[in-house]
Amino acid sequence: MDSKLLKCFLHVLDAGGLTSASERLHLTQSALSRQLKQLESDLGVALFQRTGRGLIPTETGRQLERRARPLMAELERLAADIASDRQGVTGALALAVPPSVGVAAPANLIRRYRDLYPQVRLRVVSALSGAIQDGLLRGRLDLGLVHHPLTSAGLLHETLWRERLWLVAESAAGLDPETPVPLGEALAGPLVLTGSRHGLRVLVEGQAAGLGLALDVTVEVDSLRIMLETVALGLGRTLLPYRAIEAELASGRLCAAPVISPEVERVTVLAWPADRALSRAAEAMAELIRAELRHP
DNA sequence: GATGCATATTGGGACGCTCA
DNA sequence: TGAGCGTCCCAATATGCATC
Repeated sequence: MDSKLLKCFLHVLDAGGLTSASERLHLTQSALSRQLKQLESDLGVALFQRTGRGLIPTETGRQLERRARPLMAELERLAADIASDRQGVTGALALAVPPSVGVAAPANLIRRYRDLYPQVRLRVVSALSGAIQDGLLRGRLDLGLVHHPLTSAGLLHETLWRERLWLVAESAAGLDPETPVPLGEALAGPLVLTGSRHGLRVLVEGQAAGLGLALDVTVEVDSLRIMLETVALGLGRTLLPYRAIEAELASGRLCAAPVISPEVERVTVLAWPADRALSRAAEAMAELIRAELRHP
């Protein structure tokens, strides 16, 4: 098993078939087919089930994918670090931010990073906390801003900032920013929340458990924009930090009130995989995030 | 260390097979 | 019938080894 065969294997998984993967790798389909066959022969197991319409990964193939992605990412970082010794910070960096962070802060971060490290191929994606943690664990992401608590022990993290949660409802509900709502009351009605693998849901469920309340989650939405739209239509209320709802409050489509008794804070952390060393490009980004985004 | 030869590996093209 | 994969054959390239 060598890195070249693993790279082919992962490309076939990503592309969903030999033909499209061969185009990405600038090989012919037949050459890629043989690479795959060679890997399966080396390992003595079938990694794909062949059908007349493509390749379906076997359970062993999936198992190999889970182990191979971090390995390949580590190899790429190693190559980039060696190159960095000669050329400054280089290589590729994949950063993920949750949509609730907004667009201005990530855009400024990108501009600043590009100014400082123009040789790094930077990829920034927007995703919810659960998806970001998956991406970090699978080696598809290098760094991520994630809402605490994390659902995986395979990640390291450091706190960036804390935000108080607000109860958010359709505009007709009459919530007033000057009239805080007790947590027990905020959790009593029908709620629109993210799925159970995301930080917001874990946080709210933890608070409800502390009060001995059972949540009434009417809709699970893994998208901030759809969640806000769903709340605006009156299908339920939700809990979010002020920053995530600022624009909707200004437009009058939603109303909100801070939660008290107790106040609930959502903690945003910088997270990275525990089993891999950060590349120089990632270390540089982490430093920039600490300098630009961290606040007490 | 440089060179030449034999062998292995890799890739491209053509074609056949399978399946929706 | 067309899309996608496997196999065969040939050419190019890489590698190993002996010789000078």
